Amino acid sequence: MAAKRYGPHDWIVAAMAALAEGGIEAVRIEKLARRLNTSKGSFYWHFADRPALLTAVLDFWEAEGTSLVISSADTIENPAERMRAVVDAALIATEQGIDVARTESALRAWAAEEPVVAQRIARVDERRIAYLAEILELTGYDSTSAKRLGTGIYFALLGLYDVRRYAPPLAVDHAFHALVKGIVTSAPQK
Amino acid sequence: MAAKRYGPHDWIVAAMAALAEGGIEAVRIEKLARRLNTSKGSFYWHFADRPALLTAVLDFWEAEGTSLVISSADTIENPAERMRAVVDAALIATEQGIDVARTESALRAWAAEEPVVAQRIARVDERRIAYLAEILELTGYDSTSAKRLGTGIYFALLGLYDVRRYAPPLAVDHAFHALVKGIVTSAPQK
DNA sequence: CGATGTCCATACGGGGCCGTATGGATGCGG
DNA sequence: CCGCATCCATACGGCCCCGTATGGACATCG
Repeated sequence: MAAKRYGPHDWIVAAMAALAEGGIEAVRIEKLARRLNTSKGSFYWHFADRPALLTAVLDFWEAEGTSLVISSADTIENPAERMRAVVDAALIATEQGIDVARTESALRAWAAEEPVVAQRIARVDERRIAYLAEILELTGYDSTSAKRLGTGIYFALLGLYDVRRYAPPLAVDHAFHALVKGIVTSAPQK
Repeated sequence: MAAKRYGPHDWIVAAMAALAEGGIEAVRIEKLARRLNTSKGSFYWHFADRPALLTAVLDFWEAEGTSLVISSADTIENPAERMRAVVDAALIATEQGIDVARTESALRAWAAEEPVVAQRIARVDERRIAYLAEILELTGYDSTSAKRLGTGIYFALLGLYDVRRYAPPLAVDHAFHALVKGIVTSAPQK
């Protein structure tokens, strides 16, 4: 059967796909090997063990998925439009063939059981929240309110990601947009 | 050793605890038996198999956890105060000794992999969202906006539950309160 | 007291997965 | 052609869990 050749990157991508589909519990070496039409021997050549793969997955996600959303809207001056761009970017369905919402959601379910994972995800969350707060400050909120509302908006995004996984009909983007728009437009005039 | 006696309810409670702690994957019959200091023989006397237990867990959650939040605030007239009461109720840490946030969050991670579970949870979500929308309508929003904002607030609640599980310091209730307050106070005057 | 029903402990076979050991295949420099 | 390194397939032992089979403890009742 052709027996293609696979490097570490292929295993990571396959693991990301499995993670998005079935959570971290679905990332099984023998399962991935079957899906890639290869064998465990290949895997254990490239990785020490399963934790090594999972760490690589986290690295990959942190490198690929973090900067994109933030950097894409950095050129927009008007804070309301900039917020809109960030929100739109966060709501896109897939990124490099990977389902963003399912990945983010599965990642956090994983984090609930692995403190090391929790720490790394929390760091990313902090950066994202800070970025949202930064934009909100530009719309007129004071620092404290901006931080709180940015956090609240981020909560809503994570919740939306969750619901998208198990009940897509309920996960209407419009609800999230309405929430953000309400926050932005009712900012105090400075 | 004593070798206590256990009925189905004890197994369900133990399963709920395990679910909150380690997700649905942590609900293992032999694990629960060890924790209860009994054996699988007891379990398989009361339940047909593992799916039967999980179904019973869902039934238990739906019966216990759903009505409480909603019915507690039904007597309050003022919509803003009523919303506040509902939010406060949703943010309490534990309920009957069970960690609400962890349970809700774990339940949704489970739902992502089990369509049957997803359906049942989605039904509960719909009821809760409708209730939030109902209150928002009383504050002056039109039906459409109320539905959207209610959904958005519910997303934020779910996100808060998630973050509570893996990064408690980031899961500040104040952020959620600020979000809701902002929505309520900026309602159109009718 | 014997019979019957309830409830539980233990042993067993089976499956899925992990990580290792080992040998084969392939390519490349000498 | 030979030696060596890279990469992969397969087999194995071990662990954990499932569900079943079987027998024992205990109470109740005729």
